[in-house]
Amino acid sequence: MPEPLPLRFFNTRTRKVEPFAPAVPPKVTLYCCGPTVYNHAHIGNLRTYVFEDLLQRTLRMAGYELHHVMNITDVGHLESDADEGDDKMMLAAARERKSPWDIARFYEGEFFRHTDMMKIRRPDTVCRATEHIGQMIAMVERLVERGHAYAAGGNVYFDTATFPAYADFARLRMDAQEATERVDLDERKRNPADFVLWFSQSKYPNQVMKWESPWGVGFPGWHIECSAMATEYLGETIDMHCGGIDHVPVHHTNEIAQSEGCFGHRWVDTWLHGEFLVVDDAKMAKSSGDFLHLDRLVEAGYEPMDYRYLLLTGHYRARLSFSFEALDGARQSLRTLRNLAHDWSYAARDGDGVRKEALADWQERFRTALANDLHVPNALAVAWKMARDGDLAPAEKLALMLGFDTIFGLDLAAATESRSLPDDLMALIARREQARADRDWATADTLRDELRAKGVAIKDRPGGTDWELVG
RNA sequence: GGCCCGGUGGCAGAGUGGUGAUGCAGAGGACUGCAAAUCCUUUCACGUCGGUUCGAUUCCGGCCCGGGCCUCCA
Repeated sequence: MPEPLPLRFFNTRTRKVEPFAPAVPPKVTLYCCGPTVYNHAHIGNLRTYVFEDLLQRTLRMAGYELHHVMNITDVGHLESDADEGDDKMMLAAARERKSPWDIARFYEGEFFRHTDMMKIRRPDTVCRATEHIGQMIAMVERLVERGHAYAAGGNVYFDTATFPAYADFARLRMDAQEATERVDLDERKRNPADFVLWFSQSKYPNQVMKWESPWGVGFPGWHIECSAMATEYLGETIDMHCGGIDHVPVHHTNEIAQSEGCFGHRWVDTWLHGEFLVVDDAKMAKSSGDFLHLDRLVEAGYEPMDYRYLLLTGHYRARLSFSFEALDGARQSLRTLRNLAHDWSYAARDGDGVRKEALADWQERFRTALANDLHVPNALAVAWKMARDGDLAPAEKLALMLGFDTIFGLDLAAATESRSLPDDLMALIARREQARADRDWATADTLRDELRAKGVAIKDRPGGTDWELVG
């Protein structure tokens, strides 16, 4: 087994780009924070999952044996009757007379429908919070035993005063935060930063998702699920943990506190966080109720791959501006890439060989870009330069591009596949080909018009006649 | 209020103390029976005011503008 390719990543924990060194190579344990399934994933959410998909593909390409785990948050702020809440989706749920369980299952399905459309590989393990309540309770018990948690008024809280490193990860200034605390003061907390591990005194009186616990019937806090499930599937030390940039100050800070408080040692080696997709210079706001999700792009005539291409053009640690103008540009770029792949596959039919040494240099440039903190935009630039390199044969370009596409995930192979039409239409195409061979242009053009009327656009490619269905 | 990040050509987006990102769009050309596709060439940039420097888009400072976090959030 060859040594895995050396990779470097920006580690949020150290705020530095550093060599990636899993504890037990070539194995890598990766935990990614998954969706809270009470609404559709918007396209900003999808950006994060595409980032994690690119990471996952890169790790495998580099030769690592990956165990990729993602949670489904199907418990938390789901209440049966949201009359007094301001969550529009909960109102919608009430209107549709669905239980929180139904809502969660429905949107979980929607989530995977969208990620499948985006060609995001499903994690090796997907775990639901509601199916790991026991592990969460066990972890909370362990935290209580170790003195990191206390019960008060029916709830259990993490005692941040017992974890001096609490502010380190997010580089928080606790004094400044206390001074401007705007949250409803919970008198049961010893410190404002303390957070709930287990609720039995919910602020939602109509909570229908609840379980027995040593502290009363209730439900888990909002952070414990990730710690408990990551431990369940990956053990008490994890190589890599990812999520959206917004998770740094609260969710991941709390995960670290409870996990390291529980285990007494470092929990995660490398943390990667994806930046936001922004629209009009502002982040996508789920609460606005009018956010964009993938179906809306499809309804507007775009393919999911158009959006995936757009995401490839930006580095994961930089904000990316979404606009339909930018999406149009991505769509054009992707079309060209597909046309190129298509033409190469035609030209390569004659069977010209592939010089492995000619490929090696481009593969090296491509891998170097990815190894540098997952620099997909540069990898994409390498792909374009390769595409326009005059020294490569079509078969070589095709081999390289399809290899690159194992990372990009644009499904370019589909552009090289031969397809079929109903026999009568194929016969028309054949007749036109004969007419062209006979230099009978009038007949050829008539047949083309006829095909066009039937929704088939003819394109005479360098390697032969191609067609595509049009509206 | 506190903390933090960013401002690159029409758009998206890399990068660097002194030559080229890349893609889309625009312009011109080539090829093509026509159409499509592809190829080639090419215009356009570094928020602003100072400083450091032989030289700054790149380093430093002020300012302006935009954004994020401090509360669930990808």
